[in-house]
Amino acid sequence: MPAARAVQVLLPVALDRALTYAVPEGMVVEPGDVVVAPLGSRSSIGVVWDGAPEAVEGARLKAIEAVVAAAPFPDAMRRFVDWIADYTLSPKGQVLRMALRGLAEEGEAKPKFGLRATGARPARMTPARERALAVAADGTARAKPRLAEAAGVSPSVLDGLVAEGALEIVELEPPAPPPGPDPSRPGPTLTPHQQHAAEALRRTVADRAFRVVLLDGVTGSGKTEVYCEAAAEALRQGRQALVMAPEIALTVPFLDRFARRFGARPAVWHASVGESGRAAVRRGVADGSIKAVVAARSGLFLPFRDLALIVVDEEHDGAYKQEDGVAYNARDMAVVRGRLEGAPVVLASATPSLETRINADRGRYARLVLPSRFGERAMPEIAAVDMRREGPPRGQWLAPRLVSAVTETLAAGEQALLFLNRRGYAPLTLCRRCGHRMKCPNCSAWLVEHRFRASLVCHHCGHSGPSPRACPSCAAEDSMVALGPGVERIRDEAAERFPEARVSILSSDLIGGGERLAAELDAIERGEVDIVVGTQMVTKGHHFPKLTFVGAVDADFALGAADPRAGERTFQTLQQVTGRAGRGDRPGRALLQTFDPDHPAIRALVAGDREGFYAVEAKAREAALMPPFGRLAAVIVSGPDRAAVEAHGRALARAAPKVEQVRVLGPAEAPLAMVRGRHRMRLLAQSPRAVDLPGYMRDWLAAAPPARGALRVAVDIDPQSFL
DNA sequence: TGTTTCCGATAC
DNA sequence: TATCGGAAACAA
Repeated sequence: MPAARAVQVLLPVALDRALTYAVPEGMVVEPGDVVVAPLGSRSSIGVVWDGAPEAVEGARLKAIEAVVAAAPFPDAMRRFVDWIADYTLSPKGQVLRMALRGLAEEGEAKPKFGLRATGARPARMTPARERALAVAADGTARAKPRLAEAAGVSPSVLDGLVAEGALEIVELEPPAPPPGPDPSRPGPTLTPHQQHAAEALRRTVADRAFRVVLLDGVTGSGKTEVYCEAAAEALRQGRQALVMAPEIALTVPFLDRFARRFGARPAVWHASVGESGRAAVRRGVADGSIKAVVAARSGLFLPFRDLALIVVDEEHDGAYKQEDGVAYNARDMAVVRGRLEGAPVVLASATPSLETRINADRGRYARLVLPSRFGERAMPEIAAVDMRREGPPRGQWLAPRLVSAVTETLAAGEQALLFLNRRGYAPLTLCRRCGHRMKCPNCSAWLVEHRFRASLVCHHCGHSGPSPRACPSCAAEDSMVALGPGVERIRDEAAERFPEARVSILSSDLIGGGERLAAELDAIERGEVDIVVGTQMVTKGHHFPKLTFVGAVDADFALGAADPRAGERTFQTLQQVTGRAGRGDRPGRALLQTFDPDHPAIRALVAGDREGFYAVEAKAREAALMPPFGRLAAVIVSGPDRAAVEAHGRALARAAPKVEQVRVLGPAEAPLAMVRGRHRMRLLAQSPRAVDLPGYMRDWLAAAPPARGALRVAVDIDPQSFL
């Protein structure tokens, strides 16, 4: 009897290795095939992985149950999953789970039924029946709600007609797939600078080789049009393009820009796309019928069949970081994917992240700079308002200088934007009597008052409850006071200060959802609003032609946090927000209300010195050994025995050839370092015994096993050094 | 003694 | 991650 064949199967559970399964007689499987395999008491979907099957004691080997009729998981994707698991120190199976999203949901397409006229007349005629039959008379089949709406009758009228044989239930044809994007449509007219950049990207795509290009252009320089030409080149070759954007930017206007270029909306992939939509996109991407996808970060795990280009728009955006589960930065992983697919990657931003700039400076990435369309002075004139010296009177939030700037703007018949990165009415509610602060019962964050909804909301977990009349702690009546401003409060103050102005709020939790937001944006664009009070939302898409003044109500919003990237974030956000001011023919103005006018980020904004700011930040980052400077930026070994801890740190440094620098920190410093690294620093092992690391780190630690008393190891690694 | 809850080991 | 089983905790 011949030995049963066996293969490795990776399952989408938190297991770090593939399991060995027997292949039943007559079944043929190749690496990449999607199969169903028994796991414990249940069955799971899985992917046949590379590698020789391990010897498992005969009796324990279970057999694959079935091969799933889905496109096989491409080779590059398998290596991508392996790479990410290795780099992020997560179980392979957990990474696979992300890459299989949309597949599990994929079922048989359920047939849909509709109604069609039979030609028969019902015994009794009514006006409603007349209307229904008149609409149905053309002989086409329609879904019941559609027919009812078209005829202006209730669905039960149609039921009656079915019962009497005047309408029949027929299976509806599945809707024709929407037309694909058409790259041969004429593109927009590009400026010479755009044309030059677009041509460079077109050539890069045509070269069919991995390469990273930073597309660096200020707001309004037309980056989208430029990378769309790169996508057009990919489509002309009959290959696929992936455009990634932060979730919040995936709005209808954003998609419409693609529609205008290509004559069709691209396929969309993000969290709020339903299950059936996901299954359809995944299938289309895998079989090659979908050529262009616009996606949030999770779209990076779609199994493209022939990927020719990845664009990461707004590459500096923090939304690319996934923090829970597998921790990764989709911008970096896009670069990895591009390398594995042999496809170019375009990183686009008006305010590139420091990491990306350094990579460009060092020649790892190419750089294309798009100057503004509007000549030299496109950047608005920015000044700081020192809130310590010229702040508003108590109980108000708009400084006199800012108020007069808004007055002038309105007098000129132009629009003003008041930017505040805080939703709701007030970020903190406390009791005047006993000092009790309203905290979220689930997550210890302050509850934010939303006066319009009359509730207190946790912006962390979504918990929400009514605003209390009496203090929950000391029961004092009417003692609760709102502390600090949110956009709602600024709106109230603006309405009071400028009673004749039309004031509007732009915030992600606008009552009425996406439609209301779109309507609000349109109104602003048409100039029907004088003062816009908005959160970070205002930086995304949409051009406001009449906007000439921007006031940052709290320019220090990020500076208080113990986040080493706070300065960079402040600079980037304020640069983007203030960049919205200005009309085609002249630059706008901006005022930054700050308590720290000497902060490097604020000073750089006022001086318009982007390069100087980045130079200073780069130095600070290098000193802190943060990416992209430290290959292995920090090893933290913490434990009771300081000598053992340091010995292990040194041994680890010797054992790890790719490590440029190692820091050994004592237990007290370890928590600080963990915060510093945030997304890249991971706890590797909690005890020497539990050291079970993937890939390269396992090798390092094998050469330098943790000493007794050395309990923790954390690392911070630049992915570029492992490409 | 039966029942519930928690936690760690395990999955081929 | 999902599940299982053993140990401990609990009620009577």
